[in-house]
Order: sequence, then C-alpha cells, then structure tokens
Amino acid sequence: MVPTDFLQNVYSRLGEVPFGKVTTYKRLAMAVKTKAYRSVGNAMRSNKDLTNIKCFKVVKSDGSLGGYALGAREKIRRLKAEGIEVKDGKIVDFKKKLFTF
DNA sequence: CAACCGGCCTGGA
DNA sequence: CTCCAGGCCGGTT
Repeated sequence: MVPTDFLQNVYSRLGEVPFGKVTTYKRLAMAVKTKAYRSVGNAMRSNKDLTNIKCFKVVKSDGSLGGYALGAREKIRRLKAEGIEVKDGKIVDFKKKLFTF
C-alpha cells in the first residue's frame, strides 16, 4: 500500500528528532497540523519500517513510554542506547530530552 | 460505512 | 495533591 500524506508527514517530522531526544504523539500531531494524536500512534503501529523510522522516540505527553510494536522492554533498551534513561516506565528528565519542532 | 488505536484531557473520588 | 474513569478527536484499515 502507498503511504498517505499524513503518514509521510509524520515520518518525515519524526526524522527531524535528533539523537538523544524524544517527542510526544501530541507534539508530532501538532507538527503535522492535526489534532489526531491517536492516529499518530496508530500510524506508528502500522509502520513496518522500524529500521528507518524510529518510533521508539515517540512517547506520551506525561513522559511515560506509551506502546511499542516490539514491546516496552525493547523500547526502553533502544532509548537507553540514545542516552535516555527510563525509570519506572517514565523518561528521566523528560522535559530536557523533549524535542520541540 | 463501521471499528480500531502505541493518546490526551477533564472531572470526580 | 494523587488515582481512576469516561469522553473525545481524527486518520487508517
């Protein structure tokens, strides 16, 4: 299937997030001029290209992890690989690690 | 057309 | 102030 404009937009924006930083579903949604936070998550889920699309860099607005296709465990591991610590299911120093578009 | 969703926010206990 | 439940928006399948 061919990705929609929305999806391409989301993926593109996600690619702007620098190493060591994260973003939220909401912020991402705002970046693509939409209020469909849920759809963004849905988009991540439907994404197959995990190698090129770092969906693990997207978390909830309150700093908690949210979901991940490969499991929360894996998500945490990946984030840690970028120097982002996760404690008790939440990002440490979330506000600092948060990237704003 | 109907159902699903990796969320967010607000209100009540 | 913290915790739980319900409601709600928008886009995909």
